[in-house]
Amino acid sequence: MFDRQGTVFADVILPLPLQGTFTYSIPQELAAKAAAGSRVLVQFGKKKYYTGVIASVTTIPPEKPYEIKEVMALLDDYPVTTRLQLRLWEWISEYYLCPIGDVLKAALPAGLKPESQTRIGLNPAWEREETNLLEEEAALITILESRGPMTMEDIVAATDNPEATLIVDSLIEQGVVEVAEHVVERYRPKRETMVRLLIPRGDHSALHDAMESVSRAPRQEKLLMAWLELSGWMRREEEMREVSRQELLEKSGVTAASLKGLQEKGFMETYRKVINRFATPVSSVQPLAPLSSAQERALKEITESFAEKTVTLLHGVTSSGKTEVYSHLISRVIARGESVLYLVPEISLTTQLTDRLRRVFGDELIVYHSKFTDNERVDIYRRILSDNPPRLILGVRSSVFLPIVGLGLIIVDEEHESSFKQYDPAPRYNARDAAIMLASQCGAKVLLGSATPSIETYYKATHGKYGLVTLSERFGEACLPEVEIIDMREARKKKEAVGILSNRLRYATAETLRGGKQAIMFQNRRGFAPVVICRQCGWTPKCENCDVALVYHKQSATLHCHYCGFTRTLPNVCPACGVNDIDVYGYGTERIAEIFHKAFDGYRVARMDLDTTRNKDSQQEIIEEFARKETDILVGTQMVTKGLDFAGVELVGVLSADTLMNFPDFRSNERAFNMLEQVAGRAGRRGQGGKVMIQTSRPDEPLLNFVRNHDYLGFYQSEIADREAFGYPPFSRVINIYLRNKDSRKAEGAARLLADALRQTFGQRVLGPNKPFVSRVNTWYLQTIMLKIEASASMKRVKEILRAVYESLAGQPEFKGTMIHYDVDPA
DNA sequence: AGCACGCCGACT
DNA sequence: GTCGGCGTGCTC
Repeated sequence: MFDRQGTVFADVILPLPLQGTFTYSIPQELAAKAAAGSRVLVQFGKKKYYTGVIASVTTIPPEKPYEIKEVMALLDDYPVTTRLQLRLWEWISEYYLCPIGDVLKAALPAGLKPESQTRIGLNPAWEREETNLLEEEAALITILESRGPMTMEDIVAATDNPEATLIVDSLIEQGVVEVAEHVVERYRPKRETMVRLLIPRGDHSALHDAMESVSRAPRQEKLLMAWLELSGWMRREEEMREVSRQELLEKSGVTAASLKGLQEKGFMETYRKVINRFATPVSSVQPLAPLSSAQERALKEITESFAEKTVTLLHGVTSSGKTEVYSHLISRVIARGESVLYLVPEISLTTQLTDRLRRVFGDELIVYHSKFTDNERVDIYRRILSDNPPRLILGVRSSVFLPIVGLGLIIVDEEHESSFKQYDPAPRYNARDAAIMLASQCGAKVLLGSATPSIETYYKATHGKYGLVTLSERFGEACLPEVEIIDMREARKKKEAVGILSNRLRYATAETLRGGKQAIMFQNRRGFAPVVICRQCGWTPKCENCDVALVYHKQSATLHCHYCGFTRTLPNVCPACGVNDIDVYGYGTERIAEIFHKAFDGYRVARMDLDTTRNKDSQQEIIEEFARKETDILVGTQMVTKGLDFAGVELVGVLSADTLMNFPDFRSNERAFNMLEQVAGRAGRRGQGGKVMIQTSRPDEPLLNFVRNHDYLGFYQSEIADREAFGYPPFSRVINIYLRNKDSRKAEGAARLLADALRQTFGQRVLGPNKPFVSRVNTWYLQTIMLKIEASASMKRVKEILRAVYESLAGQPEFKGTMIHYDVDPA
């Protein structure tokens, strides 16, 4: 053991699902620079290298007498994450019961987390003549000679031999090849080819000669002129600017061949330059739009509320112009020199919103979402860390992890949205609640915005924990759409429906289209038909990996599992009885789109769901086409319910509200109400006369009555009474415990064991174990246990007990092979 | 998460 | 008798 006296140690967080940090020693020459929040390259285990983040630096040697490895490299001169962020990571790890390494994985863009890779390369000491090689071995050597060290996957691909491992093993044995770890840097800055003139500025005679010599090559001349123009070479009083090859060719309108010519004549040369991905020209910034008196009042109330409370809820009905209020608030915070984090659900991050904010905040705005490439995310991250960071960060869930300095305000728009809660993979955190924690740790304020606040939030806002500001007036001429509930049982009885489409909805659609207006149809299920069945024997296709029936997708003529992605073709004859009588039932968006397409000949129908928005820009394209009125009817899943703001939409149809109201958990009502209210809000956003039609076979559900009257408060009161009666949030906190095992009986056994052990301490607060709705996913059998803890109890204590109980069971044979995870405050 | 170390079946 | 299957436990 080496002398630990006087050495500096770093507790390092590694991007692995492991509890706690790992202590490394810091070499003397790095000790001065090493700081919490900086990245280090460390070896972990026998071979792998990882990028970790220093959680803390200390001179106190660790107590445990394990061997301490040295940090191999310090990757940052300045920390990439702030102290505030590290505290948030720790909070998330504790509160959501997950390893801090998982938090690190979510917090840093992949480009900042290089990992080592095992590569196989030729051993330089090996001499070819002496060995007697097999044909395949010689072939692999040839490949390695030409391509250099390769990963095992690359070798398998290059040799087209899944058994290539065996060849490699044999070559290692013979000393022909060797195995080494390479650290791969994932981040690549963006580069561009630039063009410069090889004549010093001001040397007009040299320029004259050059012009002379291209006078017979008009294209080269054009190019030269364009370069002079773009660079400002001639305008002495101006600073010269660099010219990219692309803009030069565009400006001059000639091809690269002419540039080649000038290069060959020695007048020009090209070079590569790292460029900023955000070199968007400064758009002309417009002043803020004036507020209505109602908005003005809300703004004033929010400011007053912030004087007392960290968190304030802005309860604003759809179309009340919450975004305008946010903008005014943001501009005040920026004027104070502080930053704003503006969180939105993924789906509402449309250009509609970004354009609006860009017009007002120009370059102060930066956007962060999951469709950016990894390199782009690193650039955004670095820009936020820079000396001159943008002050308004508009982003999705994971933006709470951005290293923002001087945070003054966090806005969480659509705070009720369940997509703020991450479910898979860990960390299973709620970005809204993490944002509140973050703000309270740094003295920033939080504004939660929603037309249909979550029950928990509204409860806190009406019981003094949060401030509450209400904006009940729709902005401009907008008025709330009229909602009609269509009783499908009766419609079918009276033959006033064909399949899923009632005559009422059909006529209303026809009328809307005749009036040159648009319609949105909502169906919360993708694919063509969710039920596939053999009419002879009742056979139904099931997923191989999950306990669910497969959904028929017509366009691809395949059956899909919506849980694991498994697909198979639709068989012509039933695999069970051999008869050709397979039929499909039920309605997904694909089928709804087809029905409307057939029913409204000559009108254009578009579909927006997960299947049609897989590519990077396809969602944007569908939205823009609809905005330009190139489509008349938009059929979609939840995606159509959020944040779309179209003047032309007169009618919104909900094909079936039944499936929304069927979920067997305590949030079912809340989810259904939110979704219906949101989708209804798409109708008549501007101008008057929006109409919403909800088809259902349960027209008497009280929930639908609240939707019909746009009665959030009524809904809240009925729901909060239920929650209190059954002890659900906000009167308790829920922790779901998930167990999984590849063997169904082992999963059940372990779950029973754990539930019983927990009941020793928690008694009636333990519910289950139960099989979840889908009891097998991706070949894992699932069991759940629900823990319902009084709101007043110490969560810290609860979590300590959970850990202790698990520790005491983990070693037992009944628990072998069972994986466990927690979902705290499930969405 | 990797990866190495360690105990039981189908092969030289 | 060995090669190798993946079960189990450790990684600063």
